[in-house]
Amino acid sequence: MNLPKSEEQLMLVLWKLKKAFMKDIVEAYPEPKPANTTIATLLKRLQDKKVVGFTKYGSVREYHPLIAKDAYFSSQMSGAIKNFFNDSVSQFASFFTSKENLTDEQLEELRKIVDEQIKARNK
Amino acid sequence: MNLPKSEEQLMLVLWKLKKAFMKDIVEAYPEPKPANTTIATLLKRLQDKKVVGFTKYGSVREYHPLIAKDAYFSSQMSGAIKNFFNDSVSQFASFFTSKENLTDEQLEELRKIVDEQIKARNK
DNA sequence: TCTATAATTCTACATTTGTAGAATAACATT
DNA sequence: AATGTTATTCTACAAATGTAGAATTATAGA
Repeated sequence: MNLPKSEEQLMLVLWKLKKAFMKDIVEAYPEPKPANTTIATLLKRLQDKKVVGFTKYGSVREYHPLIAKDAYFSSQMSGAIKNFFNDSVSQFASFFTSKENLTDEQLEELRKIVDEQIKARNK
Repeated sequence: MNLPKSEEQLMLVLWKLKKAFMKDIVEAYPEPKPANTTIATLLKRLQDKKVVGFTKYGSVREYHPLIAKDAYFSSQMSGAIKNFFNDSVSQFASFFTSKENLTDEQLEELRKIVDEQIKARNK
């Protein structure tokens, strides 16, 4: 599942809201907000793609994501790692730690995170 | 700089070859290879976008990337991190270690990499 | 009940992307 | 010089994407 930028943008809003009525989405949209109908079109396309669903309250629809942000992002990452680092996670990690301009603190934090993960697994 | 899939594919080939004549690119393309002219079109578009350049040897062109794979990928990552993890690298790292399905070995390796990075900095 | 407001669907259209045939150019070899 | 081969450009076109007006429907309040 690879969404175009504009739809991804809408999903970011919806993931943040978790569920929302049209007006909530419009409201939460970052500036510059596109025309109302533009958002509606995207919403429609996302429904067609089964990425967004809704619950009807009377005749009002409350929209919600049908795919989790984590899952979506994870699959994006996997794709990227496969292509750019010929499927080597460690090659990616290496790139990430050395090229992503991490501060010393972030690097320490990363170590902490990794350590915790390792600890959690060995338990 | 955000390239469409098909152009990204060509770039992956070119990054791997570092520099190449048309025939090298065609040859290196993963199956199923698109028509020759399709590759030529993409190459053209990439030249228009200043992403690919060439050196003329007589009337033969040897193509080469004008942007580094690292730089390209790095900017992709930054974008993703900004959008999906509201700019928090550690939030990203945390997600990565816990959700990316790393094996124990990969996790250990990651720790090693991070450690080395830290050591390298303190030097 | 009428009407302003909000939501939804339809229609539209320019741009970008994916894909490739036709035409042309340049070269390497008879 | 004639010809097969390779590269390049042009042209084309369908599908996807970005954007939004017009029309329609539902709803809540006057």
